[in-house]
Amino acid sequence: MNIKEISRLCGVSVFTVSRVLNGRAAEFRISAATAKRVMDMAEKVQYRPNYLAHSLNTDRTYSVGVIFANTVDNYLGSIMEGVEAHLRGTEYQTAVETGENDIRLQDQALRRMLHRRADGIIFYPVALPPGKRYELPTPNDQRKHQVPIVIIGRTIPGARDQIMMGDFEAGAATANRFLEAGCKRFAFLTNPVNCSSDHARQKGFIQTLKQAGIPAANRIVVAEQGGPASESLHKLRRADALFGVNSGLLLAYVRRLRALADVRHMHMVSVGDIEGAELMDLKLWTWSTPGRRMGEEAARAVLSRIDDPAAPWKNVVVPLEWTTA
Amino acid sequence: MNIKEISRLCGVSVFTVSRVLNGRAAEFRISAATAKRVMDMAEKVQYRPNYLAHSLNTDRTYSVGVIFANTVDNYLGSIMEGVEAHLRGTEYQTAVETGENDIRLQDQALRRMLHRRADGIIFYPVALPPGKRYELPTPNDQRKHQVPIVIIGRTIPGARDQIMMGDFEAGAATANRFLEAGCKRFAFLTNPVNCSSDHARQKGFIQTLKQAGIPAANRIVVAEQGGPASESLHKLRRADALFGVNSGLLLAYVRRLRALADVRHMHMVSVGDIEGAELMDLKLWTWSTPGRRMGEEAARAVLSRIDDPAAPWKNVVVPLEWTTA
DNA sequence: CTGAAAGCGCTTACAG
DNA sequence: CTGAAAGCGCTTACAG
Repeated sequence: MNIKEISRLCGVSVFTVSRVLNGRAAEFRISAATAKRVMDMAEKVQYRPNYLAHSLNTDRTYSVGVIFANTVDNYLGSIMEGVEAHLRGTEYQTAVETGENDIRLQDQALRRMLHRRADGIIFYPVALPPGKRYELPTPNDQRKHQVPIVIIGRTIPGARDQIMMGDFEAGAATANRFLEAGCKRFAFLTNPVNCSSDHARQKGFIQTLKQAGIPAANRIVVAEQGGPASESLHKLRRADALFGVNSGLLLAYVRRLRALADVRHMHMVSVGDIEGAELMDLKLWTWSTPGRRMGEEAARAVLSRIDDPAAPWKNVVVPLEWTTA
Repeated sequence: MNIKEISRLCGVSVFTVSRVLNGRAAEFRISAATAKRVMDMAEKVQYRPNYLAHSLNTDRTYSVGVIFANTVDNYLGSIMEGVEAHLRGTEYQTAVETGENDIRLQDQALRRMLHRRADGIIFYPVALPPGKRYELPTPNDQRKHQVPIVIIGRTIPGARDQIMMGDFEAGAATANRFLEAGCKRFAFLTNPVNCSSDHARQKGFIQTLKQAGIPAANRIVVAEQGGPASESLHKLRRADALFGVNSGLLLAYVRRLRALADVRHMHMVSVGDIEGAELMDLKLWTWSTPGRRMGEEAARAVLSRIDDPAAPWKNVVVPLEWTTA
C-alpha cells in the first residue's frame, strides 16, 4: 500500500495525496472534501508512509543520534531518559551508539551516525589518558549542511553547544561542607584521565580549600591507575575528609582504607547515588547527577540548532543536588 | 558525490559502479581493471553511499532495534553493551528506544521501530500490574516479511525466540545457600507486578524450601506496592534469611527493618551487584545479572532469525553468577 | 485548485 | 562482460 495506490483509489493525483497526508492541504488549497476523502482512505487501508522514501526526498530523518563514550550506566541512562522524554513531544526519534571507552570506536560511532543521516547528534566524549586531548573527528560528510553536534557531560576543545553539570560548584560546596564540619586534612580521589568534569570538581574543591587557608600538605589529590595503591592508602590514613570524584571510586578506597584507619570518623562525599548508603555506617553524603535534566537540555539544544544553525552557541550548566534520603 | 557521478568519472555505467561498490564485481564478471578503477575513484572522491537510497531499494536497513520497558539502568545498559559488542562484528547497527514502564509508550516504541524499518527487534517487555498479561501488539506492518522479534529478560505469552536468565536456578541456589547456613525462617521480598523473571526467582526459592520440608509459615512472601509497610516489617522481624528479588528492594527493606530487628544476624541475598556491599556489615551476597551475555545472545538470535525465518524457536537461558568481591 | 513529470540515489531485471 | 532503462516510494518545481 503506497501513495500511488491511494491516489488511484481516491481518483486524485499522487501530488494531492502527498500534500494531504503531510498536513499541507490548506497550504495548497486542496478542497476540504478531497482532503477528507484522502484521509479516510489512508485510514481505511492502514496506510503507513515509507520512512526511507520520505527521508530520501527531504534529506531529513527526524532522528537525533546519541553517542556515549562507554556502556550505558545509571548516569548515562538518565541522560537518555531526558533526551527521549523531550523528544517524545516532537517528531524526532533517538538512535543510540555506545563505545567502550575507546576513541576509535567512538569515531566509528560518529561516522555511522552521519551515515544514517541523523539530523543532529548529542555527544558524550571519551576521557583520554592524561595529557591527551580529544578532538572531534571531522569525517567527510555528504550532507549539504553541517550536522549539529551538541556536547554533553565533558567538554572538548572548540566552541560548540554544550550541556554540562555544575561540577565546579559541587566541588566548592563539598569543600565548604567539610570545612563547616571542622575537617582539617582533605583528600580528593580521582581517576588519572583527562576528563573535564572530574577536573572541574577537583578545581572547585581545591580552590575553595586554598582560599580557606588550608595548607597544601593538607589537601592532597590521589589519582591512580587501576585503583588504590598501598602508598596512597598510607597517605590517606590521616585524612578526615574524602571527596570521591565518583561513588564507585570512593567506595573502592574506603574498602581498602578501613583496614588501616577508622573510616567511620572520616567525612565523605562523592558524586552519584549509592544504594543503601545509610547501611554503611559512614559519614557519607552524595551528590545526585542531574542526568535527566541534562538530557532534556541537550535534546532542546540540538533541536534549536537544527532549526537555526546560525544561532550563538548555547552553554548550559545544570546544577548537582545533594542526594536526599 | 554519487554513484552516477562516479560512473561518469570512470567512463563506465552506473550498473558497474553499483556492482563493484557492493563487492559483487567477481559475481558479475567485471574485469579486475575496471573494478580497481572504480574503487580507486570512490576512494579518491570520498564516496559514501546513501544509506536511505540503498535501503529503499533493498528493503533492509541493517539495523536492529532494541526496545526497553524503562530507563536504561546498569542491567539494561549491560544488555545494550552485549548487543552492540556482537553487532560490531557485523554490518548491523542498533537503535534503542526506551519507555517509562508504560505499556502505551512501549507499543508506540515498537511502532516507531517498525516505521524505521529495523530488520529485527530485541524486546524487553514492561511488567504489568498483577493479573494483567502483556500481549505483544501486532501493528499493521508494511513489510513483505514479518519482522523478527526476540524477547529478552521477561517472557510474554506466545512462542518466540527468547533470551532469559536462570532465575529459577538462582532462586533454588539461594534457598540452598540459606539452608546450608542453618536458616529457619525465610522471606522472599518482591514487587507486586507480573514479571516472569521475578516469578521464576520466587518459584525456585519457595519450591526448594518446600522440598526441604520448611513449613509454609516459615517461608513468607512479601510483595507490596510502594515499598515496605509496617505490617510486613513486623512479620520480617523474625526472619533469619531474606531473599530480595532485586538489590534495591532488599536494601529498602533492610533500611526500615534495622530499627526493629538485628539485621546483622540475618542472611541476605539479592539480585544485582551492590557497590560497597562489604561496607554494610551485613551477611549479604548478591547475584550478578548476566546482561552482557544476554545481549550477545539476543543479537545472535535476531540475526539468525533474519537469516532463517523458518528455523525453530530459540530459547536461551543464561545463568546468573554469584558476585565475587 | 489539480495533474503529468522529473527527481532523490540507489538496485536490478532485461537486453546485447 | 557491460549498458540503457525501469523501479523503490516518496516530494516538488512546473504547467495548466
